[in-house]
Amino acid sequence: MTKKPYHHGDLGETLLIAATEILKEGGVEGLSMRKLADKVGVSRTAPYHHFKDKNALLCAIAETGFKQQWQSVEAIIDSHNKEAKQDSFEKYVLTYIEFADQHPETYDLMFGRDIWKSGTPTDSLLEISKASFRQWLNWVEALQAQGILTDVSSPLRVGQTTWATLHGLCRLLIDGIYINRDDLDDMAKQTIKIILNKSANQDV
Amino acid sequence: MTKKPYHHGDLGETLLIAATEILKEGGVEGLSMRKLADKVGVSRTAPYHHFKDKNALLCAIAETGFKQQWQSVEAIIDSHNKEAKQDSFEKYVLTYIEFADQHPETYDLMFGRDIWKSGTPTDSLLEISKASFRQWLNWVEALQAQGILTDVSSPLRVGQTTWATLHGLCRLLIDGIYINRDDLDDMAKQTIKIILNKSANQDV
DNA sequence: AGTTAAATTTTGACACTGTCAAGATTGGTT
DNA sequence: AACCAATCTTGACAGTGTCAAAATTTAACT
Repeated sequence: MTKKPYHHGDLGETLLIAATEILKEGGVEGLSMRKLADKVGVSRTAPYHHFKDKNALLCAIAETGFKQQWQSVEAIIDSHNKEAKQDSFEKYVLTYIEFADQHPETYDLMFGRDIWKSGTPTDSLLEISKASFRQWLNWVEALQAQGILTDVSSPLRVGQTTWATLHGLCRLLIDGIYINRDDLDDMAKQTIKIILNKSANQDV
Repeated sequence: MTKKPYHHGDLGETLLIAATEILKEGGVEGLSMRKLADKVGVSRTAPYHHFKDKNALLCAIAETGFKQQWQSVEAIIDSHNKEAKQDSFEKYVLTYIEFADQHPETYDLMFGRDIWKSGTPTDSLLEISKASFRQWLNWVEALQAQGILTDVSSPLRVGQTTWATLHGLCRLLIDGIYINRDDLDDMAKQTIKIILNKSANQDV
């Protein structure tokens, strides 16, 4: 089943796994092509036949994050299919935050500067990130139709702002500024309130 | 007036200026200690007598950002002293976004990973960033007292969430993902609405 | 089967990075 | 004039990303 095509046997995949491991331990600044090669047990330049660049490697890791996120959304949408849309929305927000919390390095690659400004996103990364956002917008549109999200603006605009809110919270959490982990739960709830535009002045 | 203390004459300040210049042109990844030294016309290690580290240099730049931001807030609070608090709040949001838009690299240093996770913030940076946040919280508290911001939660909590929202928008803008610059104005307004918790379902 | 072409890996090399240690120079102070 | 501390330079070391050329292994084709 698992083909061992050439010398090593599915390098590339091995590299990806090892890279995420290093990433989790030492952060992005702890990940170097050479150390990665060492860890896997190949020469310094071997990885370059599977990833054009260090940038390409990082893009590949970011891709896995998007795939994971995509599946989360699908799963939630499917499970709560016709009913309790609002609950499913809340669940998604919590899932989203949880992902960022548990895979901060990956999240940082997905939306951070390293790839989107400093580097150049791979074509496939660009594609999946766009698809991911479109998926979000579609859902937003559905939620608007159900009166759960405001429909005073276009789905695009509402999608952008709500997502920005969510993203902002995650970034604070990840970058570790102004927020303690203790505050997280509370802030998540608050954020949901804001997004759902329930007037926080009166109870629900 | 301008003291020329030793050999070069106010290196340190010169370095800061040159560094921000490089930063503006080539981003953080384009700023190296050696290039900086070259640009100023000193030896590679000369900067190390004014900044312990590259990290210390970046912290110093971030500090200038906080100072600037601090002054913005003070100016706005002072000018609209007793009246039109809501207008002043809106103005601040716009000013905040404008700063992030015009000094993205500095903004990134102020709140980004480079310093807060990868590096270690200087004592003085830590101090001014805390003070800056406290200033924000104080204002939030005042706005709560005036009914402009919700007071259902503590100033801390409301300050955190509103700021997260604002920060999220800026990050999207800076990192260049999911947002075109054209959408900026519109999104800023939308963000203000959200923060002020005016139900977007009905006009103001 | 044996030959050829392609895929994969390695070694060597280059330019660049941050930063330390040791020496050289300068300025202000006594 | 002499000293000391601040400032700057030169030399060096360990890393980094990545290219070019050579070596090796596998797949494909006759």
